[in-house]
Amino acid sequence: MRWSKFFIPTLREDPSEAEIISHKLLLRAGMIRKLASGIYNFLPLGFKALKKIENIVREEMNKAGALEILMPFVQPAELWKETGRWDVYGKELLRFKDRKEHDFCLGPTHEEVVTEIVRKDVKSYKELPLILYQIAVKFRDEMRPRFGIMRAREFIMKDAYSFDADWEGLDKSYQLMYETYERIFTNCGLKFKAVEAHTGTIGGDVSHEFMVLAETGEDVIAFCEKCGYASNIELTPAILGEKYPSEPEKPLEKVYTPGVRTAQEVADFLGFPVSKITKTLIYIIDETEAVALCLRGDHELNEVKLEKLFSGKTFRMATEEEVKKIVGASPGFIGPKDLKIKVIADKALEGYSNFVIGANEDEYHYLNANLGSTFKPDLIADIRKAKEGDLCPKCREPLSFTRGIEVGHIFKLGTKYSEPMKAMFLDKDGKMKPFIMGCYGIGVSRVLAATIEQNHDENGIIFPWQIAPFQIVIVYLKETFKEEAEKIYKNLSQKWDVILDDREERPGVKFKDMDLIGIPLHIILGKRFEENREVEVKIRKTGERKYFKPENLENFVRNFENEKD
RNA sequence: CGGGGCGUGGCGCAGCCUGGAAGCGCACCUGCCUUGGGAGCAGGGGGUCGGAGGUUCAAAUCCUCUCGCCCCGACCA
Repeated sequence: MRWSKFFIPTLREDPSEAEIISHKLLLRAGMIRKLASGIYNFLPLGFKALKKIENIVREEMNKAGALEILMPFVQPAELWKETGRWDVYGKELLRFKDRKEHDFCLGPTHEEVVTEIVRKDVKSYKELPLILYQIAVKFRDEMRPRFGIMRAREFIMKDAYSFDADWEGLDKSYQLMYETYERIFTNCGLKFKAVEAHTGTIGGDVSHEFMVLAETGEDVIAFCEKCGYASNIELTPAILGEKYPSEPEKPLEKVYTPGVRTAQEVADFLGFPVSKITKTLIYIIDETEAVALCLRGDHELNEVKLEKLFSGKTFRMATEEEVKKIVGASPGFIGPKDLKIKVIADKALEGYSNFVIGANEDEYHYLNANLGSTFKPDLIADIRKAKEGDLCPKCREPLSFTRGIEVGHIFKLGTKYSEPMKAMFLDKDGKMKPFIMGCYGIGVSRVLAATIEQNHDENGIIFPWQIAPFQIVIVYLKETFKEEAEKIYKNLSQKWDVILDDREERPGVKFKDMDLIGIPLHIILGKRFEENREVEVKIRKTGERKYFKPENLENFVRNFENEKD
């Protein structure tokens, strides 16, 4: 490709709409443009990168024996009503009516449709296992789209669905997909981690997320360097690493604490470490029952754990007015002593002595509260987020933490969709059975954003070789070098994605642009070429410069490609 | 949905408080010049100031409504 014939509208300045680095760079590199909130155009360069990712995904899925299909973007409401998701999916599902007033939606995911395909035409265990997948546009009407294509409303996703005759089959399909995902993200040149995850609205009980490691990731991952355990912090069991010293219980003492509300404020006011303070949160369950949740001041509540605890019931934090009505004191002065509602204490309070609690009276706290003698919780449970210092649930070594961007998520669904949709096959034993399903997603457009989030510097994007829209750029600094540049271009283009910068621009502009759009190898015909016919090769990632005779270039690139990791 | 902010040429912004001829930088076009890190000079084109209504002799500026976008929160592959 010749740069002059391509379309790369680069921007010199950061667009004001962008906050995170990948969003800024995607815009500045002329890869995407916004059409509406959470809805983007992919320009040629962005589209090319997207296709590279798609092709890696496609290749590995095909190798795993999955079959590519294409399902409709628009889906009839009837299918969603069969599984009940028409009512539970919420506003993320964009619904509309056609001219005949029939209900439809834009597909945010395709479990219903794919199950419909299979129930119509797969009749026998002999046709199983079957894995179908597509790479297609999805629409989720996010309440707050953000970060460009990282969390867009319309996005590209690879979604795959497995159908097995039994649970052992599902385990195999799941494992196959797990390994396929590892290969896909490795082939994309990404640093990532697979972690145990929360299943959310898709359902099922086992799931793993694939996280691209990046400082700016929205998710926190807890992992163990010793045994390899890794999970999304939403799920990580919190196992306290510190041992509480056994100290004699001191007498309960009421203290005046005017105007101090947060655990930190109370700690500062009383001169205790914040871990000695406990906070009590009031939650409303199913809009009928109130419970008090009691945690150490330096610990954070984990609502995903509450979901499990309250098994499917809805819950929310009580409003300030509700708290006053239920407890008789304002938030900030609530404690577990003498409450008429159920009290759930976090596990970390076990064995802890002489801590501070709210007095359930404005402007007062108690010192030296103790589990048992001061109050008896109705339940002690793990309801907090794991944090630095906690131990690995598998091997009890200290956990490490890092941030990640979720780019893939795999689930064991079981019969969650096949049962309500009556998707059955005839098994060996002559009985009709529902398919045992799994589903496997990759956010293809998000992978592009995550890649940039993980691979950039102050000058722009640094694309991994495998998904770089162009792998090599050739630039000549004098018109007289053009002929040789063309020759090199023709030669290297046969094997790699090469762009020849033939624009009538000053060198500075060209250098800035090629750094910005992240091409891994820069081939420069300049001073050295004038002097002794050597071309300069700059490696974008390291800034390293090497010099070759043109005839040795191909060899160098081949070696570079093989060593790139 | 709650809170905050912003809509002025393609991009980034000033002007608004205190009403009085729509500006700046970059980009774009022409010419000269320059050519290893987003050059310089000269000339030029391009804007219903998000939209509607109102106040006023006069509105980008003040008032009301409305639309869009961004950030924080709740939520989520």
